[in-house]
Amino acid sequence: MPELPEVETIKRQLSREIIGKKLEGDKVVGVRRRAKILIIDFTDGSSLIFHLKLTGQLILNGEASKHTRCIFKFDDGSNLVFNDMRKFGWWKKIASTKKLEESFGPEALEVSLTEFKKILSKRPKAKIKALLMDQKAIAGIGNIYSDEILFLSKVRPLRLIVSLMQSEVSSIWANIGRILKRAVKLRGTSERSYVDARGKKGNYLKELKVYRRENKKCFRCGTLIKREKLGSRSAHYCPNCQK
DNA sequence: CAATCGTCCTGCGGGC
DNA sequence: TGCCCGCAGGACGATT
Repeated sequence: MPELPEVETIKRQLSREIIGKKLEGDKVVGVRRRAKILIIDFTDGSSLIFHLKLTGQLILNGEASKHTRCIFKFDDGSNLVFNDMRKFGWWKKIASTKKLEESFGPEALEVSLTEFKKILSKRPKAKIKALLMDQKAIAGIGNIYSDEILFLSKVRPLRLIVSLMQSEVSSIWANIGRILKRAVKLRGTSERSYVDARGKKGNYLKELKVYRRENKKCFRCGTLIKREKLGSRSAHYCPNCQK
């Protein structure tokens, strides 16, 4: 599922390739990411925005398949193929991204420890994993990376924020940066259908410690990884390492 | 304020 | 072998 590292990877690849090209008469002046949204900016101030949701793909000069929803053609003959097997993803042209940008909390890779503590203090009764995945609180983290961040921080996903010690909060904050940066470096996690803008899989899958590892041995202590429901989602954790 | 449920969708794995 | 069932989940709106 494309989260911050996956969308960031696509953003970086696209910005190298499509800036200066024209799409339906408008010249591309920039490619950005906000939360899990990919933004293509045009000369006239408008933007084309995408949410890949669970199975969306954006592939440069990709080949059309039965999952192809749209093909965007540039003036130089190159194109951008939007595939989405599950059809949850979407795209739209908007005149301004102002409202969109304001609808999200601070970027996960830009939030300071002080800011992070302030965000947590406003939601004492929320579960920590739910907050990490709440785009209005912190933007960019989804199910996979929230599990991984909490494993590294030795904190159970269902812990209430009010119960967290300051040392745990600091650890979670540090690991948000650590894990997301490492995942960007490895071009994301291809757990399901994710591929980058060149159609290649990301390499973070082999670094996953808990996500989708239910009943497998914890790499740290050997205890079997557990899975618990958090709303409609799964939270994976080591019942021994994580308190 | 927090949690839950329904909604969108379809490939895939489990069970028989 | 093949078929059916239900799970997986990001985000949003309505409800409790």
